Parts: sequence; structure tokens; C-alpha cells
Amino acid sequence: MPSQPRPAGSAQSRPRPPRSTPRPPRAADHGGSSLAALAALLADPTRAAFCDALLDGRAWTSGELARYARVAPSTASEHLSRLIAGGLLAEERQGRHRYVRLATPAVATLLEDLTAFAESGGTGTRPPRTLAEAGRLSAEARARTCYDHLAGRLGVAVADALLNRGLIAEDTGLAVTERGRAWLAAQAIELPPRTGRRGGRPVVRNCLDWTERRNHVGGALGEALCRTALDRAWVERIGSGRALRVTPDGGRALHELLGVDVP
Amino acid sequence: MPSQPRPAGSAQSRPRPPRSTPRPPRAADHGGSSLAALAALLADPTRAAFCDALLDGRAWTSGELARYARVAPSTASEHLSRLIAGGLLAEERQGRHRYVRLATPAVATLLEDLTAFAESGGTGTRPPRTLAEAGRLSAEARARTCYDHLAGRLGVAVADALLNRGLIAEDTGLAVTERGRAWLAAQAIELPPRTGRRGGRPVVRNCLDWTERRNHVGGALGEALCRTALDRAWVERIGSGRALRVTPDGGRALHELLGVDVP
DNA sequence: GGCACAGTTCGGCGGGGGCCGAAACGAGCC
DNA sequence: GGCTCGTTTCGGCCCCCGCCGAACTGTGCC
Repeated sequence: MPSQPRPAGSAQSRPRPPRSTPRPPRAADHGGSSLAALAALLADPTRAAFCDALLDGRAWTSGELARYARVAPSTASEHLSRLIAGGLLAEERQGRHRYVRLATPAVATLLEDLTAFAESGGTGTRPPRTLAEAGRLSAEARARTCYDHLAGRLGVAVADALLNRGLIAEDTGLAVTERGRAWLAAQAIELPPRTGRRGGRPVVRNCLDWTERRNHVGGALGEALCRTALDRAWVERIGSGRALRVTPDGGRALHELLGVDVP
Repeated sequence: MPSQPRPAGSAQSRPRPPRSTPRPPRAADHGGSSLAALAALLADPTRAAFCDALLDGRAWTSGELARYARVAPSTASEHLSRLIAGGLLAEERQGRHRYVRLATPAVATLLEDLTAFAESGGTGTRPPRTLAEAGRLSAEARARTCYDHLAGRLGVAVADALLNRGLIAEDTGLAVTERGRAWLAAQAIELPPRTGRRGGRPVVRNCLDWTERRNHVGGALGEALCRTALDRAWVERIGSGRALRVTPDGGRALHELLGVDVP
């Protein structure tokens, strides 16, 4: 029977701080309320699964996403409307189809950052949980796209090669070197215009890989490299997911140009 | 699209067994479920307000955060436990106080990215909603900290000055130039060790400003500049928020060193 | 026109979770 | 020891929201 439990009324004569406001202005709305609204969009497993699927950079229909996430079409429709209203997705109607894709590369960056933190920052390693997941992982772990750039072991290997050959440098910040610019020109790989200016898309961007726990190259450079690899058939997509396969031609090209030997 | 393992909501001639799969394998758990778990932590207005407060880079007690967000101490305690379990916050107990702070700079970066997107990416401009908010904004709009670097008009002005003087460059990626390195050495401003290496903190980082809609300088360089400014009393904190005041000495120093005239 | 199919709207259901107050715990202080 | 006060745990309330099926709209195809 320890201490007397707080003589109810007595206590001190504290004027009972704004205890009023029984229910109305709940949220102090100090700051971060718009953060909460954005996070709420991603806090639902189904909506998160949609975003994950759309991280392949392509446009999906409402029905495809519904089947992917195993929910009724009506449910998917409502989720998509919310994601679009929140500015995360953009839609394009064609006939009786509703195609959706990530609204901007900035959304993809945001999702990648969040995913990378969630996968690695939380508790450290997280092995695959189901057999199907393990199988899918092994394919995606080798090579995959990460919205519009290369990831997986291939992405990391390319990033390492670029660094080791002095085509990009990170001593004082991540940037394309003079040699790198010449190399890009020699390969006829060109960066999209209007990048690097204040507010524009960064040219080189570290993107933490959730399988390799290493950085690969994103940004405009990552996009240009991935686009080139697909255009020149160095890699091709496997099925409808994000996994990639390196073609024989691609293996040769990567070896000759960057010294990358695909495992 | 080959066979759907479990045709959840497809055919319409379902025999109506008491709702097969009453509730079991709801989530496809394809991908993004860990993303959802992370986002759920930030999806609550109260937890978001906590994070917003902690973005000043300092440690707050549980009670302080409860009063800030206008919730009962018990509620705050539960929220903090969840945020800590999720790896977003770190705690330090001192006597009967529980101090919490953002777990790592990476968390701050994540929060800043999300906030910037939420404030500007959503619908474009968003004027202050309340009178108190407007007043607070005017102070913070001039100069404030953004976790560990400078933001607001001051932050943007410093970033512009660094660019215009060729101390940093972004032609091929954001990086400190040779001149910039010399300038930093001349001012006896030193970057923390172990930055810039793969996986480490980036040296220079664009951070979109939600008041100016312009980029300011984050990363290790932003942290070093902000620390220097506080150490040498060029700026000082106003009250307990994130707002800063430029001291007379600071005004002179900023003008001489960078040509920045504080408005 | 009629059918098939993609998507949407609506009503209703059920569970999760945020909130609070009451009580317990424990550190500091006299 | 006894008190204060910051924090935590627990029980209970209630609202929010994700889910579905059914009905509806509108497109494309015969």
C-alpha cells in the first residue's frame, strides 16, 4: 500500500491548463500536419503496394493494380483517387482504362528514400519471409530497375566501376568528372537538358540499395545509363516486374566499356 | 499474366461461402509493406508534430512534446515508444526525464524531404492558415535551422553566395570546388571526417525550402556552416523554436566573407 | 442494338488505433 | 519517511478508414 494515490481534488491549485476544448480543436496543428497527410497516403499496405509496383516507372491500369494487391476493383479505385488527389500519382484515361503512374521523378525519389530507410534503417537485416519472396528476390537482387535507373548487384557494380575509373567522384560531393563527361560523349550517352540547375533534378544521386546495402547511381545520370542500356538491348525486362536480364551483347558491352563482369 | 494464385475478386459466380478467406491472407505483402509501416509512424498528426518539433536538432522531454502537441502525457508516452521502436527517435533517460531526439541525420533528411514534398508538391502554394502561424512564419522565414543547417531566406542567400562565388558548383553534380575547399580552410571551417565515402553522409546536399521554394545547402557542408555560425555567434536562436536571429557581428561577417546582406 | 468488361459510387460492416483518466512507478528533494 | 512530479501502464471509448458486394456508368466490340 504505497503512497496515497494523489488526493483527487487537492493536489495543487494548478489552473488546469487549457483542458477546455473537449473535442474541437484537437490537433495543435503546430507543424507537420501536412507531413501527416502525406504519410497517411503511404501508411496503408494496399496503397504502399501500389506505389511499390509503380516504382518500375511504367503505367499500370487500375485493374492490374487491384489484382497485384489482391483487393477488389472498387477498393483499388478509391485508393487511386486518393493517391492522385495527394499528388503522388498522375492518371491518363484511355478509353475505358485508367492508367496511372508516379506523378514525377521526385515521387520516385521519395519512395526510394523511404523504402531504403524502412528496409535498412529499422532493425538491420531482414531476410525474405516467404518462399515466393525469396525467389523473386534472387532475380531482382541480380539486376532490376529502381524507377528509372539500375539497381541490384548490377547497379552497384556499375556504380563501383564509374567510381574506380574516375568517371564520377565523390571526394567533395558526388559529381561527374571531366573524364566522365568525355566518356559519356564517346559513348553517345547524353544527359537530359535542364538538369543540375537550382531546383532541377540532380545529375548524380546516391540511392541506397536494399538488397546490397550499397549505393548505386540515380539522378539524371542513372536515368541516362538505364535508358541507354534498355535502348541498346544490353538489358531487357523479365516479365512484368522490375527484374532485368543482361543480354549476351550487354555482357560484352559492360565488360568492354566499364570492366563490369556480370555474375 | 498467368494464373492468379487466388482469384480474389474475379469471377462473379461466386457460390457465396461465408466469405472465403474470412480475413487471413489479406495483404498480398508483395512489396511496400515495410514502407507502409514506416509511413504509418508519420501518418498521425501528433507524431508528425513531435517530429516537426524535433527537427530543431535538439532533445526534448516527453512532457515538453506533450504540451507542444496538446495531448495528455500518457498519449505522448505511447507515441514516443512507437517512434523509438520504429528507429526514428533515440532516447536518453536522465533521472525522471526521458529525452528524445531524432535518431540519426538520415531521419532528419527523410523528414525534410517529406515535408518539402508535402508543402510544395501537393497543391502548390499554401498560405499560412492562422494568424499565429503567419507570425511564426515571418520569423522563421527570415532565418531558421533545418535540423542542423541554415534555411529560410538566410539559408537560400548563403547557398546563392556559395554558388556565385564558385565555392560550390553544380554543373555536373553538387560538389565543393577547389576554391571552395581553400575558402573553407581559410575560414578554419572544417568538414567532419568520414563524409563523402560510399554510404556516408553526402558533403553537399540540396534541401528544398518550403518558404522560399528554393534550394539551400544541407549535408555535411550545411552542418559545418551552421555550427560555425552558431559557435562564432553570427546567429543565435530565438526562443525554443527553430527561428534564428542574425547578430550584428554575424551581419558583418556574412557581408565580408560571402557578400550576403541580411535583409 | 446488345453484350462484355473496366471502372466508379454507395451503403454497410468490422477492426485498428488514438485519446483520455485513473492508478502505479520511481527519481529527486525536503 | 513523506511529498512532488515526470513518466508509464491499463482499461475503455469512439471514430476513422479500409474492405467488400451490388448496382451503375461508360466504352469498345459484335
